Amino acid sequence: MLTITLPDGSTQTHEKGVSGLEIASAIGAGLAKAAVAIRVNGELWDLTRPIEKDAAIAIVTRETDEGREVLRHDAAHAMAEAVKELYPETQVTIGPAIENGFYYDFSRKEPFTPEDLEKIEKRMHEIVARDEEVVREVWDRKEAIVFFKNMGEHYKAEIIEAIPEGEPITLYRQGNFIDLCRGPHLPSTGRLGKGFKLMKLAGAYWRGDSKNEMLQRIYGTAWANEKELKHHLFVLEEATRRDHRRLGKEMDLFHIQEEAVGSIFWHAKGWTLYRILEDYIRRRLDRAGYVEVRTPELVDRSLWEQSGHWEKFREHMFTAESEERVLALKPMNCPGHVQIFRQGGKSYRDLPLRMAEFGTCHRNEPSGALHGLMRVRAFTQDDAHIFCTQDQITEETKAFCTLLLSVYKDFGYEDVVIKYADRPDLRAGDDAVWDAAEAALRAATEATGLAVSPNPGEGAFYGPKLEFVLRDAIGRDWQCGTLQVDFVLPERLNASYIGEDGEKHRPVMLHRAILGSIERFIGVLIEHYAGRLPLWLAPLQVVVTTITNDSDAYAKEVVAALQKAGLRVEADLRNEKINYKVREHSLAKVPVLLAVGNRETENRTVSIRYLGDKDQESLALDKAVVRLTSEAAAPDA
RNA sequence: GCCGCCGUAGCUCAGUGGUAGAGCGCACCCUUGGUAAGGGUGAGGUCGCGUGUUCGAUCCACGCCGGCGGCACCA
Repeated sequence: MLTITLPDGSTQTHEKGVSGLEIASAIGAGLAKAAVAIRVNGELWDLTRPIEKDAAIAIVTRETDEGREVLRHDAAHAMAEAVKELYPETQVTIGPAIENGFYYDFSRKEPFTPEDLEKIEKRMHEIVARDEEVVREVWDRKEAIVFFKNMGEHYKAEIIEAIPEGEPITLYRQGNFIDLCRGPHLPSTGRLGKGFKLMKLAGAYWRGDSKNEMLQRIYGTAWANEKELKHHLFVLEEATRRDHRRLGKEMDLFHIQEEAVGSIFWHAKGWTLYRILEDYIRRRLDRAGYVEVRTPELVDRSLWEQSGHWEKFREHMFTAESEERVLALKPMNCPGHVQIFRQGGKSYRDLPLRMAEFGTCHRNEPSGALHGLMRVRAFTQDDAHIFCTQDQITEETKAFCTLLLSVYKDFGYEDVVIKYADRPDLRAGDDAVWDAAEAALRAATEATGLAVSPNPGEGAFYGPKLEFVLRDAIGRDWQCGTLQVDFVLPERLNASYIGEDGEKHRPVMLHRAILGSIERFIGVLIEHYAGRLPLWLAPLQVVVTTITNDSDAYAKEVVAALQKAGLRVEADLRNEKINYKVREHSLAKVPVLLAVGNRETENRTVSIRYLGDKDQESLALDKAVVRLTSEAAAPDA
């Protein structure tokens, strides 16, 4: 007999060899039905696997994160089974559970078509209906390799060969389909249910290496039940609805065209938003003790050679030639800032020197990476470099984190994750320098008291960095801010200051940005707010519209009064019904609509309606001006 | 860059081996209407670019350019 300890600490006695499913049934039929796997002494097992020793267990049910992961993995297997039934010549490779679903990579000469996906999904539902038993088998590794090779499944054989000696080789069999898999899996395919859907088709390299064969990846989403699936599909629709490329067009903010791929044509409204952001950050930096500079965009190759960019960043740089010289468009502002630092002698009394620039950088991103405002080839950073002593790193890091979090809060982001990225493989500077830089950043980070998670190997080529990731309104993460400790560039570009001791010293450079790229940050903001920007950010804040043409003169007066108060306002005097105009301006996401008709004209009032509200309010014109001016103030004002 | 899909009016999209349509938008006319679409008339297209097949190509084939999704890359 075995003693089974449940998560609440209570114990049960069972026969030796009892299965998770049996234990769940003993507790209750509902639990047995919802069960998808069992945790045995911390390990995730199949429900059908016999338990031979006393154990602490927990039944994993489908409506939990772990349960969904098991379901997703089963969905991947069901898909592979369906594909093998429909297209037997296909080789299967790997098919893991991922966030929100699963994928499976297949090797097949013929490309799959969207119609194939429908067929495969239909077959998956049939496999669920068949309720095939899923059986776990432990195989000898050599036999398994031979077995898969004989089946023509060369990728599977390769995977087994890569499994470390000593680890058990487990295969799972369902119907006529057998797959190498760590498990666990459901007891039978019927438990998968109907909460899955195939989503899209994409290419993916074998083992993620672009030198290898391109496989065909089929993505699916899978959930505990149909209701969850529906909710997920709704969130996806929401993301589409918020897409900054669509909203950018609808709101007349910007466009991109093929003659300038990767660069933005900012329309008047978009540029207004851009300037609001830039002005805001400029104010924040001024107050935080930064100076602002401007450095050249086109710079001779020799400087990039000296900085190390020519060696480490060459493939991302655009070049031009003139009078036998090779020039490059700057991909970063840092070398330029060092040139300014080097002008005139610097003393320790000048440090920390915080040098900011809204510098336009060009990077030749691969065509496939371009994406609206989010990934472009020409962008402007809210960039700055803090030249300081090693002793000042901690204090500057703390001040920067405080500033950054305060800025994010002003934009409505409260949920910020910080990551610590250390030395990458491709880097400048020797290990001793990296040791020092990493230690300095780590100590400074600890001093801030903020929670930081590691991001190994993702540092910049010249130094380790902090990455600041904000979470938007529908739960997506965006990395915007960064702080990088650099001991390399000051050395390479020969920056120095005279210390208290009268000797020359190397300053440290802290590269830092809060918004990151202004273009990208605008994209993130648009999607976060679904286009309904807060009043202080809205390019057009107020539209004054007339009920009939009788009120045109008064409407113009209202516009003038608001403009005088510094509001961004337009008149809509068109001969259209008020319903029509309300609808149009609502769709255009104008935050405030002021309607004026005969009543308002006579009483010198306005009828005020906020975007999203159904009601309106009548207000004296002078009061409306005061109120809107105060509501439109930037949060740092 | 790689794989898949796509490219038709300003926008969203339908369609055909015999040079093309809808809705919205736009212009003009009627309507002056109190909070999410009032009515009429009209203008508007080198069907992404190139080559080929064909009597004839927007449609079929190939190449290129661009877009979308993913992979790889990445601030």
